[in-house]
Amino acid sequence: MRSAERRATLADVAARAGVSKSLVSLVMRDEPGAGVATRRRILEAADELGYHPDSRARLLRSGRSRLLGVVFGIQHDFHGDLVTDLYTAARETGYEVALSAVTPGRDEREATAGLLQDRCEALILLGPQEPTASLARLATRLPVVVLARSVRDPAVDVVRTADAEGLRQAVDHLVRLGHRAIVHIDGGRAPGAAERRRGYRDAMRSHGLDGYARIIPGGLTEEEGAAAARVLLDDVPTAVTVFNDRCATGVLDVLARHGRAVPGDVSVVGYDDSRLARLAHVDLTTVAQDAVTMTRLAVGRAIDRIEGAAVARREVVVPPRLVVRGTTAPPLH
Amino acid sequence: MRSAERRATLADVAARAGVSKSLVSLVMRDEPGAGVATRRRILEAADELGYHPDSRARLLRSGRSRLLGVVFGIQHDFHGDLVTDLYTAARETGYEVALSAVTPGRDEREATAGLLQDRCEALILLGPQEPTASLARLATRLPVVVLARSVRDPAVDVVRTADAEGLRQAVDHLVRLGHRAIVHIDGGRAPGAAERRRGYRDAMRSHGLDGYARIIPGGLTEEEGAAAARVLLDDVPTAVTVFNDRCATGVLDVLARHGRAVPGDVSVVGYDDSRLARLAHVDLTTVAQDAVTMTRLAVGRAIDRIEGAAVARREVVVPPRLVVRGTTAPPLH
DNA sequence: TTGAAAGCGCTAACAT
DNA sequence: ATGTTAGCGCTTTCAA
Repeated sequence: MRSAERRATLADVAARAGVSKSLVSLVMRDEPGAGVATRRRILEAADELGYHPDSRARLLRSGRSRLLGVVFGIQHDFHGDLVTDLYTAARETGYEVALSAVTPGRDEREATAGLLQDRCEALILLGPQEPTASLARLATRLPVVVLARSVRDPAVDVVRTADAEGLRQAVDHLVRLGHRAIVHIDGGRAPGAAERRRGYRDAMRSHGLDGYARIIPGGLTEEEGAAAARVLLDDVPTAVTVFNDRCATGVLDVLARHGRAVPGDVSVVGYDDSRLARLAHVDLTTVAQDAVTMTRLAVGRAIDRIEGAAVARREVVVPPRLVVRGTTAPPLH
Repeated sequence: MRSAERRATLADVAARAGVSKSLVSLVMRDEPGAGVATRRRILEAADELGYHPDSRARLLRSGRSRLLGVVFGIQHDFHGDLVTDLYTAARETGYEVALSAVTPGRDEREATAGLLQDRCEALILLGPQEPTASLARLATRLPVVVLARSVRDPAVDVVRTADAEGLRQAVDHLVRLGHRAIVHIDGGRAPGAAERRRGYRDAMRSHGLDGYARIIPGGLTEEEGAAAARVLLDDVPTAVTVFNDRCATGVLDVLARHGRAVPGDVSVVGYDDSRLARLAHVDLTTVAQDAVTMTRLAVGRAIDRIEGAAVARREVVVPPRLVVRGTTAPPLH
């Protein structure tokens, strides 16, 4: 039942209203420069024909797409949270979000290429794994804002959480509860992992707990969290800080299966405050990244670059905030 | 440090390679009709200039977008799996996937509207919640393929799993192991829930276990699974079939926390065979939806409709397959 | 206030 | 195998 007729074009409207295309163009864009009567006649004609401007042609001619390309990992819950907030942040800006997913069968290069082809005017990359050099090269072509990862290159903008500070807050919280044997399950080479490790080490040292500091190789998946937890079972600490919530989920699961009560026997702190952590039955104490602020900053920064506004700092660091929930408690002695 | 130079166009590549625009156009689209050497030279020139075709101009000229719009829920792991396979399925077809996410702040209507504005030629909707009437109306404007939900309307194509059959397989498996007290935690009003309930009831009946049949209200989130599991704790069956893997995860979690061993005390079967189920530490027995086949069919169907090919059946039902993993075992007596 | 004409970057039909 | 030409639907000079 699809209507077979061609869509109306600007020329059709012009013909029907008995004016030139330019006039119609003006009126459709609400620009001044057309007589009141003419304007009315044109709007009428457009309405009668059910005319809607073709945005592609419009963009082609004006040389702009008003598109913000977003590359995200479809497997990452926290990226889902960020995407959610990016849509919101872009809503009133006059720019639109174009999504491109990284999947097990589609790497970042491919995801990025698609967006480039759509002539996005800037790219927002969520925790990209590509080497700095690639990102820098990309940034020679269009503004690039990296979210939730640190990149030391003058060409790319960065909006990230003060990750070291986040781990410090986690450790402080645990120490305040009375913990000393606090382990960190890290994120390996994942974005942010190095800084979180550093934050953990510094915090332990500043509490005079160097002797207890212990880092277990983890990762960013449940899988890797579970494996790390199994290592832990031989020599259980009273508290664990984990690279992210997803990984912490794996840790919690293994602990539960081996009869270790959380937080009774072991306290656990995650990172991200992703959807996972907020689930009532998980109720994970975690370091919240301020997704709303970060995405707003990222969108704002991207647009500033597009429009050539002066930008003060390449890197914006957003403070994290510890969210205390049910997986932390004083150690039993 | 962004190079101030204009973005490379097809004409630039042509100039650099010393050939005409048409030749470049051919080569970029991988069409036959260019010599091997020329082709190489053109590709080189394109690479050196960092050339990417402008999809808007392409669309404008050819009157087509070759875009397949995909609407998915960013919170649903299984949708993530489907999106992954959709990219793969579309890879060699000459069509591209355009993603639009449903988030807590962005409903299906909005997600769909974005895709329409992008002039997608067909829509693939993953488990849409919109009423049939809305979907039917949409289908008057362009081909619509609904994935993983049943829709009884002659205007929309459907590719889905034989959900009743899936639950039958789950129950059969459990009965074969010796279970009788088998409970179903359902999906409420979620897509597929009604049919899975029916499959469960029929299977129980066919085994003469009507007396044991019991359905607990669940849902499609971990949250709802956890709540349902808590209800179960008062009167624990020996086995549970759950609406989907995500919900089953909540069930497993609550059982573990209350000291119920899986599969020792209770066997659990999920649905979807999503990433969650395959995690080594979860190792969930589940009913696999054949995502690869379903996505291939959905893409094929969408393209058939676009290109006006004859389509035999509106609805394609793909058989499910029980994947036995570690959460099911004979009951202890 | 209005219109004519020249493209934006590309593809397609038609040469050669 | 390669080049020429004419637009797609719109915006944007520039003239009238």
